[in-house]
Amino acid sequence: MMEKVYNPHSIEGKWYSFWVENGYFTADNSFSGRPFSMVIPPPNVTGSLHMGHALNNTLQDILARYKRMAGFNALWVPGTDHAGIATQNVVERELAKEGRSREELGRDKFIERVWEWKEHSGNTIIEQLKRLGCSCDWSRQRFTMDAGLSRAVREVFVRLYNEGLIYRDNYIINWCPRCKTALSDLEAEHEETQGSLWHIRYPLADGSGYLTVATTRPETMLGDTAIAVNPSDERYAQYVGKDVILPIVEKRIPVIGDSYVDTSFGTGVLKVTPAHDLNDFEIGKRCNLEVVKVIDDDGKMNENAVHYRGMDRFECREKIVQELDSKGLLEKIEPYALGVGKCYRCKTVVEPSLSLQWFLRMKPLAEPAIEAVRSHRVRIIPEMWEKVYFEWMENIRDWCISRQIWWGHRLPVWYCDRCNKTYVSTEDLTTCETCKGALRQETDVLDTWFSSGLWPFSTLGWPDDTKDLKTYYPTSVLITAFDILFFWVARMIMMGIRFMGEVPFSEVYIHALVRDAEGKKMSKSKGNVIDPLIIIDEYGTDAFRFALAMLAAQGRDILLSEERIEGARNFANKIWNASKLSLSFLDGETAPVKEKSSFLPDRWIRSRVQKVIRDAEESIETYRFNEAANLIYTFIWHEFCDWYLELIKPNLYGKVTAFDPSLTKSVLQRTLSDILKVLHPLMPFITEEIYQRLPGRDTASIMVSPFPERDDAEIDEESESRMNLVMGVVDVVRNIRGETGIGPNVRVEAMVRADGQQSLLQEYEYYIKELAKIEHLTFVDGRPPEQSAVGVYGGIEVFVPLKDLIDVSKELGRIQKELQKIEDDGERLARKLNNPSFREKAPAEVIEKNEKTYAELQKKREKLLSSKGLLESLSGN
RNA sequence: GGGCGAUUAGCUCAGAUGGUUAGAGCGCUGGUCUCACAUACCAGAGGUCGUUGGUUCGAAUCCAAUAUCGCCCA
Repeated sequence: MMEKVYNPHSIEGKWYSFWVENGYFTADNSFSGRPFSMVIPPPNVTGSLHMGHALNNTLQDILARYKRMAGFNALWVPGTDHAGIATQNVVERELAKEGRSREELGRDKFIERVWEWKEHSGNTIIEQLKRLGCSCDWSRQRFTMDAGLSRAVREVFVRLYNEGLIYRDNYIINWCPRCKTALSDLEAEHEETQGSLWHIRYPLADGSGYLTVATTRPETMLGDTAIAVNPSDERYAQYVGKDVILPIVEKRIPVIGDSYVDTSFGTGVLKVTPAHDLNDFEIGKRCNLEVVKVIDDDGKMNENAVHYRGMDRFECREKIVQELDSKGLLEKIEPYALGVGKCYRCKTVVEPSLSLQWFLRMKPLAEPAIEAVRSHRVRIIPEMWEKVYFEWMENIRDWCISRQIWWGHRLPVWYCDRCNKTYVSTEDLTTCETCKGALRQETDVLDTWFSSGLWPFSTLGWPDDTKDLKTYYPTSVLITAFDILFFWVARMIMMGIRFMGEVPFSEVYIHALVRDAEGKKMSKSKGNVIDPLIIIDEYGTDAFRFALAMLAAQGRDILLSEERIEGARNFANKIWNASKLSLSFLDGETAPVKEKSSFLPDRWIRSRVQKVIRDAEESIETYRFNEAANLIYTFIWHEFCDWYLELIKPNLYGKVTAFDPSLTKSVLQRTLSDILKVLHPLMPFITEEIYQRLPGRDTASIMVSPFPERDDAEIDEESESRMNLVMGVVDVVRNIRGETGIGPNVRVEAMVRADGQQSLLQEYEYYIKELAKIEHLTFVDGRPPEQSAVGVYGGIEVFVPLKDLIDVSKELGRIQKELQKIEDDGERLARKLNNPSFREKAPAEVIEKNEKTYAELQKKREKLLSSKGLLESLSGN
């Protein structure tokens, strides 16, 4: 016996274990079905499931389950990312609680500690994905620091190095003084900040005055090695070649001309600090300027900062401004908004700093990757993101891949201190070939995203030539959010093409971000985070997934609120109860009947379900998950439940015997089965639970059952339109009842002038009477009954005599209102139809359609008018 | 500064390739505990699609300008 209310908690765990135990998630690389493969965007091992993950993985699971049912050889590879900086930070915080530091522990011990931590807490998110119902192939779960994936990393590094694409150089990089590592350009997030523009006077060395520079970062002036003006700037041309005295440091630096200088910015005079600004560095290179670093790796001023040595960079800024002011060198301070780069892991303001780092040359990798997208070998959906991709790829800069942290893939680089030779190798090296000296491995590790870039093939076994690679690479689709389009997607495309000779996936579906009900990004600091697991606990996984799917419109952020999830929970309950009723009707009957039912609702529901299945398939295949969800929702609730189940009750309760109930039961069985299957990718648990109770099911689990096949023979337009007529008549009566305030328990009289449809309505008279709560339904031919409310559907007039009940003026108002609308619409249509150019240029079918609509409107209008006249004469108006 | 996106009922959003009498959910109003479901049923009110021009026989849907909001890159 099924409970009255669907209770998700009693079944979810059970079915998930059932699926896993039966190996339904495990892909078989020798299975003959057409491959469908996907790799999960690996969540950080440090992570726990947030709304972004929930959405991302729900969509992937919908697709995976759908493809599996559609007969594909489906593989969904799961795994986690070692997340270098983030993980290191977490473990360092743990150590700090014990009053220790990683330096104290030493590198090896520290890494050991991280592994311990990973074994212990790193599975949290995986377990959470299981709660979400994800049908990942857990037998193929990977971790970016696995031996196999690490080997792939080394292989790639060595090849790129040997091809001259990886190099080591001094360059301006983003330095995070808190994480004490270099960051890539992407890892520095620019945030608009209110700052100041300080105008500082640099006295001319010859004592003839001064030049004023404007800067947002006065503390870096200690490292100035020139000031620059635009050579075309007439205001300053005369000063080029002269020297100024750098205040505070009191040293002579030249005034140079460089066309980079923007004459309209500040004073048009630029201070040049090659060690702490990228553009200044470039100017410095062009003009052979000295490079003076003044900020050290801790963000403190160094020995070049004269008496500010050891001071924090921001404190130094204030002190320098004070000193300049006291010396009369501070001309003015303007408020100024500027973009400040912050570390994407710890939000510390990054310091652009000259540093010896490893870089990957991107241009040669980017070009084929641009081409791949341009030629649509990789299709980015929605297409809008292609532009974003091109924009970034076409202006790509070399990638700083070395990090000064400990947790990650250590660069496979060895140095010989004796003869200064550098070795790059996939195998560990110990002694120098040339001088036999001891080798020392590079201490830097690679950017985490370096290994993630290899994910689509490293997870499948590369560099070995595996069966999985042969079967599943290139993968079919990648589903992700746009925030890692550059970090991850672009790099996978580049790496995939470079090392596999083929794009890593043929489609990328970019979904939206999940925000709170007010449209704000969810964040811990804002306190507006909705924890997916709490939602799952409260509403059940299926309701949660379905709500996400319903909201997942392309190209639009998702505003998630509990009301939406509540709606989805109600839907789950609706399905539960509809199934409960259906199953009670089926009562263990299994034999599907081939014979076609003559019962109109049977034909109608089969036709409708066929269309819904097709539409749902198309929607899922084109990543319009919200469309699929809405389609199924409307069908189940408002067609299957509201109409079909109500209509078959008389037959199955034995109130009507004109139709063979066994045929109806067969239709019900098949339709319920189809509904469960089409819904299964979205709501896996409830559909399995009900499927298991369904007599005549064809497989041991719904997840391995075939997706309902299309059967064009069941598409039945005629039955659909006949059914529309029946429903239309019921609607008209219900409308009159509702509008005139007749309670649901009062049966009314009704008369129908059926306009040639009488036999159909007579055939289904019993059902119409039931659904519209009609006591007697009579068919009239000639004059309409007096004192009636009237309604029109198609060519059919329905009269409900109301006698004393009727409030004539109210009824007149109702008719008048409907007439008004019909007349407005009719007028608009008439204008269109009377327009000669419309008749001339519009396609015939459009004209025909409009004419038909117009005729219908006119017919309805006439009928309403005559009723109106009748009522008016009655009321004596 | 460059680029992109959004603007449709009270709220949150759907509305491929222009041809619908513009839809849904929630909320709201009125009526019902009707033998699957009150996490329900029935009925109803409520938008002319940010603004202004344009293209077209025809525009929420295409173009341009404009306003507001948001995002990305510098």
